[in-house]
Amino acid sequence: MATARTRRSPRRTDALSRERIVEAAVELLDTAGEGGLTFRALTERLATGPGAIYWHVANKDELLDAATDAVVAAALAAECLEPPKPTKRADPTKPTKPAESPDSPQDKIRAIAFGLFDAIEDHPWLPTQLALQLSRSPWGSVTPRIFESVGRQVRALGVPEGHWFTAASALVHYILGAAGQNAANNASARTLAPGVDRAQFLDAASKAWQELDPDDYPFIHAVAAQMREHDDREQFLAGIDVVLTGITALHLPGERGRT
Amino acid sequence: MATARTRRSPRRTDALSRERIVEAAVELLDTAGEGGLTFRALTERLATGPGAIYWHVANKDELLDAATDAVVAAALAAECLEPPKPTKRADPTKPTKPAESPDSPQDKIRAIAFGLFDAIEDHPWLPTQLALQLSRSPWGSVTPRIFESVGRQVRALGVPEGHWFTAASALVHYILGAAGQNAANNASARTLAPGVDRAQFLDAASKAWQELDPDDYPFIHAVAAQMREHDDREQFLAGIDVVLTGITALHLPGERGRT
DNA sequence: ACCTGAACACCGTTCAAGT
DNA sequence: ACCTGAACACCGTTCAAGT
Repeated sequence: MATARTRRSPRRTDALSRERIVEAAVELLDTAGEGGLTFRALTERLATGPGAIYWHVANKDELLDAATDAVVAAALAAECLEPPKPTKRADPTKPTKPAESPDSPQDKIRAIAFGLFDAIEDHPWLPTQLALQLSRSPWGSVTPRIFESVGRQVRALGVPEGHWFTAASALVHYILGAAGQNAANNASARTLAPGVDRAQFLDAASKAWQELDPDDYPFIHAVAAQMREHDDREQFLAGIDVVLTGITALHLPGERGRT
Repeated sequence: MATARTRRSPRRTDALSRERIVEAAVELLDTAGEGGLTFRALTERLATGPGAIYWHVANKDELLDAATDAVVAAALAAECLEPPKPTKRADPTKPTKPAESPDSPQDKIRAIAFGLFDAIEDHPWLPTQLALQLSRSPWGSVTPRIFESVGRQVRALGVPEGHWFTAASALVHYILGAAGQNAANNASARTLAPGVDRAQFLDAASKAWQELDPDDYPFIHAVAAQMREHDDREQFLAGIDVVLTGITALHLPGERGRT
């Protein structure tokens, strides 16, 4: 239409670049959701035509891959510097295993996991795009990145080489699966009722579970209450500990595998 | 164009129905891939107009959800009847823990997992659609189904009620994550070179890993050989055992928790 | 109640043309 | 080398009209 639109960006002075395009794509995904990333929206935001974008990027899939990769790389880089954030409400009734040094491989794995967890919280489109990229090129840029970060700690844990692949896979798969589920919850809570907070959403979801036929879904029925009360990060951490314990029990020679 | 196309289906005699539409959608996804499911392709296959489909189905998302749900439900139903298939090549060097009854909860969990594993192998689009459905409605039809199947066995395992949610979540997340990764591999092997078999694909992928900079990716570099030799199902099973062991060690009161 | 099919708005992508 | 923007093919969805 011919409406004189307030020009969002003043005429572009700096040159276009792949980096700037990817950056704009991430912003669009964050603010407008997965459906909001459009070449038309992108051209408007960058004040160009579609052809300019295609000069720097082969197609939309490549752009999405680049956006995913950028966000994951940033998350993994950040978590290497910061110490792992403690769970919001410290629970003194559950003492963690005491015999771990502050920067044990276990702690670093938790840090990596929470790094991804947080990134997914900031960018709810991440899990879906990860799945899509996986189906396009399974050993593309992102998988190796995550695998490498986790794998190093598996190694540091003392797992013998023959079990590296198994142990790292188990961890990566759990982390991505759990973080994805969580992102879905958050996104859904936002979408269904923008004003509503997480607690109310979990309440509603729990109620929905309780309304399932108890004959067909006895377990879900029984566990609905737990799912209402659960704290995301606590739950996420508990799952990581399950996998870590399994790895330790199955793959570590003695009680303490560090050389 | 006006080419007189050989009409695939003779004039439809039976009435349209939601079931028939979902069935056709699954077939299209299987044969033509995720991009192949189109309302136009669907109308041609069903010999109708788009309006007819919209009478039975609200929109494409709902159709995809229904297709996903149908396939998952079938997989979970099938695995409840059949005994778990043994790994193709039995490995007598690795004795499984002997003290498990033939239909132990552990075995049933493995059966469920392999049921989903096989379903994903037949329908490579499943993981992506599961992720998409998750992001649309996290507690939609599919998640409760899988959660229920796995959860019952967690219960049978003797896990105390307070840990049900954690234990079931860990299993479900691992299963979906690992099966998804695998589906991606298969799909990619098919796409990149239709005539090539899995071994050759893994070979190529492994080589790609070995070509990554060893300074940036020391772990990946070291583990590339393992990934070439790995057997999917064996690997998948090993991961499940890691999670099961972790659950047993962390959440089971004694050594054997069954009452 | 169930189906038809033309029409609409929108999308990814291309390409001849400019600088 | 880098960018412009009109044009193309295709898609999900709608809706007045039929039976």
